[in-house]
Amino acid sequence: MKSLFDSLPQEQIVYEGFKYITDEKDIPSVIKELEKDKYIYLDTEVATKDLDNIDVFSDKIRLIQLGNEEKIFVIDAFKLNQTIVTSFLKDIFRDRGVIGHNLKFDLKFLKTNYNVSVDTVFDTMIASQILSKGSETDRHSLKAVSNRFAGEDIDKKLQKSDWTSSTLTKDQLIYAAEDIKALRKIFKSMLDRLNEGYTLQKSSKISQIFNLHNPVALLEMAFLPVLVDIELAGMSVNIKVLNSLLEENEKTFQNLYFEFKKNYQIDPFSPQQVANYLVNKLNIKLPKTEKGSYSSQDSVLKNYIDLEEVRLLISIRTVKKIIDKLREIKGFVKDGRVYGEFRQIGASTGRMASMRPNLQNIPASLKKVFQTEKGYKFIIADYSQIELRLAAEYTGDENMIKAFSEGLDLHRLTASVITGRRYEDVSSEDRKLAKAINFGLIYGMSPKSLVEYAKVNYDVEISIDEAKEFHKNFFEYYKNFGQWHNTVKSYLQKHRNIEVSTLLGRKLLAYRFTDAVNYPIQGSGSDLLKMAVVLYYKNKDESSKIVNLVHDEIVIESQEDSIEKNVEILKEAMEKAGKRVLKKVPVAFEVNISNVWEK
DNA sequence: TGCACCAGCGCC
DNA sequence: AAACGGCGCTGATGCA
Repeated sequence: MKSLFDSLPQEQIVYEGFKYITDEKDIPSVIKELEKDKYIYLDTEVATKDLDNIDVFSDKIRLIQLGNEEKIFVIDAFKLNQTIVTSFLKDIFRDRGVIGHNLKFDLKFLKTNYNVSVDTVFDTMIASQILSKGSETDRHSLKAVSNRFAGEDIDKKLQKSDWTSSTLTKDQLIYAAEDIKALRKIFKSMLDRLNEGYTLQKSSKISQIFNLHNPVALLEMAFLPVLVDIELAGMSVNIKVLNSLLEENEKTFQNLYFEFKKNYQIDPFSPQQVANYLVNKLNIKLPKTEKGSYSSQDSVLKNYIDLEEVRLLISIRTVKKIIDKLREIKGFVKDGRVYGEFRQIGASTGRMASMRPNLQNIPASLKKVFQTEKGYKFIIADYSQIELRLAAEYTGDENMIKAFSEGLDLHRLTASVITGRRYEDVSSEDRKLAKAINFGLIYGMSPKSLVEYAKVNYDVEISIDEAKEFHKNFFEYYKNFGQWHNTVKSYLQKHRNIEVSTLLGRKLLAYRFTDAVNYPIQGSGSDLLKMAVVLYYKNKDESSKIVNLVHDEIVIESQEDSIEKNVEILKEAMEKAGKRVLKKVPVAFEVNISNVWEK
């Protein structure tokens, strides 16, 4: 049966609740309506044939849904003059906030399609993640968030419908408008919950426009547009270096693999086969994993390095890892750059996650693949010993704070504390061990694990009794750490979880002791880095782009002739962020300039 | 054939 | 009682 809708030309349709805009002459009335408020609800639909392979540089926005508390406009970009849409968007977003769900997606397309930037946002997905306190079970899709915060179910069946066809269906247009309605309800319910316990903060543009006062939310919302630019900037790759490394390693792999297969009839990449071979053929005792299977990881195999097959095995794996990583990078190169993606809150602690390709786990040996083009240089900055500084601040441990304040080498100090030697007499071996201890013990590592950890990661062999002794000495000297651990332990004996908080106030729920002592430190680190990046972004000019972030490291690509200026802006930002997060401990960082991503 | 899960390993 | 945590990518494995 033909409905009234289907018999009318779409241009004439005005629905209850929204207006479908297909004619430039309607734009002024849209502007007039939207100008009434400080913020606009936004969503977009992108015309793509393959949503799994959506391309921000070539795919086009089909619909732009805009709304305030009263009206909703569904703007059909395919039916309007692009120049007019561009100036319309620039106009309407100037001095106005935008509310949306997963806005990184929409903002990237607005930037590539119309060169429009938005700097004041409230993202309901990010807000949901903050309010979930790191829950791993909470989902953060618009549908899930709408259910949780507005108590309303929304139908996403048309999300993957055909947004390329010249005539969209009535259902598609309704679907597009419904998202805006959902956003209105979600936003209101979130705002109250985010502001709980917070009074008016410094009056930033974001806090004024959205009436938002939660410092973590303010930070994340300020960070979002920065992340948009980071993803669109990409990272410059020297494809020649990449290819020659790949070729070289593939050759090595062929030889090693041939050699191995010739002599041993097992798959070197099957942990099971490798373990069975070692256990049954060579009578080697292997430790077991949690699930009960034998472990064949390199750190275990290294004990049998005198065996030819073990030596070969380790080499094969090492080379294969390098090849995998090179292929991963190469698979994403477009015109000499990789445009990696990030999850803004990728870990429950607030850390980001990087993917396609993962730019946060590039082996040190492959960083040289990333090189700037002529006329540009990388500014590579990283905070020094940041987690230890954050831990000192967090626990308020006087000995550790004093050490940092006096500019002592903390690893050396710990070495002297645990071995009983004088600070001046600490050997480099002692210091290496102390490094393992500092990183392990503050996060609740047991003496038993410390033995293994020191061996695997720092190449230091200690006995279990020594580990126990060091453990004892450590917690006797850094008293607050012991107290902190004990408090958390006894709390968790009475309750099934504990709410912990980062130095900026990011709330996280921990169910295990080790999580409870890890999360606030790791989370504070992510607060700090994001804050430094936001401050840099605020003061930088067009001559530099932030191109990568790796938890405590910032990589910037700068025009050569403004390097010095940008280094200064960056240093100020890192210092300022450091002072905001760390009140009792000084912050320290290194800054290097290079045409290669190396330290 | 595809999916879920795990082990292993790179980075912080 | 004992416990360091976080991530993504690859390939083997087992099951449908």
